[in-house]
Amino acid sequence: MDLPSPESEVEKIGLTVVQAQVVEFFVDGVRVLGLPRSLGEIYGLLFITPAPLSLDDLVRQLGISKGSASQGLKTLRALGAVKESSGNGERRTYYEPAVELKRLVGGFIREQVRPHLDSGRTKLERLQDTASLTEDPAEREFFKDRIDRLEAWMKRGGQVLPMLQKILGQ
Amino acid sequence: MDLPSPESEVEKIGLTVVQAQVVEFFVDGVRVLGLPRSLGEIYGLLFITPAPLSLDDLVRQLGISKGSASQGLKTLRALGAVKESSGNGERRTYYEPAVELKRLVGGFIREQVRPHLDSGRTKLERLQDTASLTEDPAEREFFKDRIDRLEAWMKRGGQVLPMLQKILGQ
DNA sequence: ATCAGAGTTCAAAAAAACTTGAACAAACTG
DNA sequence: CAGTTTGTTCAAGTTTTTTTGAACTCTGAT
Repeated sequence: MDLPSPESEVEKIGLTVVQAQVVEFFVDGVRVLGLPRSLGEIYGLLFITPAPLSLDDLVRQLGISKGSASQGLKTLRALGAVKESSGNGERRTYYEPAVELKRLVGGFIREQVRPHLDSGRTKLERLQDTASLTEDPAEREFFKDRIDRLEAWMKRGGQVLPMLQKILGQ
Repeated sequence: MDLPSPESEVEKIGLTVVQAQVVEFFVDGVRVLGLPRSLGEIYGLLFITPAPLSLDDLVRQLGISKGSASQGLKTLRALGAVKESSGNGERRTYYEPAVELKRLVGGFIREQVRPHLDSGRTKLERLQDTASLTEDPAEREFFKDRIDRLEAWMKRGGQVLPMLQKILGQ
């Protein structure tokens, strides 16, 4: 049992006021990144809890379903945002957050940004081909110019991401 | 009427195959940024059309509602992603796309990123206050450390955005 | 082998986000 | 003015995304 502090305001069980607020902070955060609420809740709670937590801990403390917790942890693992806490010879696995900004940004870029950039580049190549079939010369030139511009944007993006990671990785 | 080219595949009226594909390209693009489909359609069509277009042109060619078009243009204006095409003494307003990456990224940062960063910083300040009321000293220190880390993340973010704009603005 | 605990999967339910369309406002026109 | 055209607003409808929960798999223990 905890200190008998006056935490109400949220119906998440067993969280201190501070913890609940940090969880909300991350919920807002992941929403900006276009990720589901549950991810923010899970990462947020791991982030603001001193000890590693198991899937069941998350289910109990956040009041979310086992399915959500499982799926959320899966995504967080893919993003490299959580680590399985090793050591203890337990059966169940416990999780800790990765707290280095570098790692988090790196994972996000690798999983969520790069794939889109790459598929975009591929699509643009095919688009150039389609555009080259345009009959009217003026129209064809216009299309070509615009698609060139898109390719330039993509290229810039591809250049900026590594810089970003470098800047943030300190 | 247009060239009698074999454009099927999409039910958007009056678009060439290339135009339809570019529109789809932007639809995917804005989705990544967490913006609604209609924004991508509108910006995409403006981007791949040689002449400025009116709201009604967009409604007709994209097959979207007047409400969507109006709301979409409003957002694009706020993002600085479209310009009202001046000149002609017309009644209705025509729109052209802003095509400089610098401008687009700048608008996105200003409208979609900065506000969240700023409100995040404010929330963290309040959080430090709440955390300082924690009874247990070890817990209090843990909270403080973690919130300090969040503040560091936010600060980094605030530093990186201008660099980003600078790198992209060339 | 059988059982129990831990975790995953996925169809259906719930919630969130987006779009529509009709009513409204504003601005020009005759 | 009264009529027409252009554009906005927002409640209701639709679509998309997320969450739930029950059935299932896997692993280890007895």
